[in-house]
Amino acid sequence: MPPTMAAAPAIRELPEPPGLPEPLPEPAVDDLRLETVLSALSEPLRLRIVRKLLLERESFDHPCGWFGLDRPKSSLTHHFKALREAGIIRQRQYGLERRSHVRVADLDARFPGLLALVTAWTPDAR
Amino acid sequence: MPPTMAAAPAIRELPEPPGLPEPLPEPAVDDLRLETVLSALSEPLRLRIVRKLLLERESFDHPCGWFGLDRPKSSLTHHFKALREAGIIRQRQYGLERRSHVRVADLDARFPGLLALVTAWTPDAR
DNA sequence: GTACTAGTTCGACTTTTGTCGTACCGTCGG
DNA sequence: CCGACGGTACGACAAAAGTCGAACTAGTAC
Repeated sequence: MPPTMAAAPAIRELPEPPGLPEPLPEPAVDDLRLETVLSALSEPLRLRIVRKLLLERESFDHPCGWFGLDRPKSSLTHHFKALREAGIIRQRQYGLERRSHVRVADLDARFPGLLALVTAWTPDAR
Repeated sequence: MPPTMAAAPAIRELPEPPGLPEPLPEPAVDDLRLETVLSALSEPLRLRIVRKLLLERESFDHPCGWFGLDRPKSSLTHHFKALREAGIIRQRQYGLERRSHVRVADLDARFPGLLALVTAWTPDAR
C-alpha cells in the first residue's frame, strides 16, 4: 500500500481511512520505554495476544472477545490496558466494542527486531 | 529453583581456554524462554548490568563489584541470580569472586536482535 | 592462627502485579 | 421502553518480585 499522506501525525501503522474514532490515550512514540515494553511482554497471556494480533492482522482491528481467551472480562481489560499503556497496542472505540491493533511502525522504529521475536514465540513448546 | 538447570551447553560464547571453572548452574540454550528473558530484562538495574557487560565485554569476565552499583550485596546477589537463571549471563567462580558475562551466542541464536535492543537502551533518557 | 574480602543464604518486610466478583455504563435491537 | 452485549471501574485478595539486614562461608594474606 502506498502511503497516502494522512493529515496530522508523522508515522502511522497503516494508511488509515479518515473518520476513525480517536485512539484511547497512549504513550507517544518517543515516550516508549524498553523496560516497560519488555515488562508488558513478559506475561504469557499478553504475549499470546500480541502474537495473535501480529499473525492475523490482515483484518486490522480486533474486538476483545475475538481472542478466545477464557478469562473473565475484568482480567482481559486489565491486560489490554497494560498493553496499551506500555505503547504496544492502539485501541479504538467502535460503538460497543473496543478494537486493538499492534503499533507496528512505532515499535519497529524504536525497538527494531522486537516484534519478530514475538512472532517467532510459541506458547509453551521449546 | 527453576526446573532444569543443565550444565554443559552446546554452544560456547567464545573459544574458551581450557581449565576454566565450571559455570554455575544455568538453563541450556534450548530451554531459554522468551517470557523469562524479557521478564529478567524488564528490571532497570538488570538492564544496566547486561548493557554494561555488553558494552565493555573486551575484558571478558567481570566480578560483581565492578559494576559500581550502590546496593547491598544481598540485592546484587538477587539480581545476578535472576539473570543467570533466566539464561542471560553465565557465571564462574574464580577463587573468591564470581565473574559474569553475557551468553551472547546463545541469546543471538534463540532471540536474534534482542541484545541489540539492550545495547541501544539508555538508562532514563527518552 | 586472625583478619579481610567477595559473595551467599535466610528471613522479614514492602511493593507490584495478576485474578476475579460485583456493580456499573453506553449502545444497539427489538 | 427493555434487555442483551462489550466493556470499564472498583476493590479485595493472592502471588510474585524487589529490598535489605544479619549471619554465614570460603578463599587469601599476613
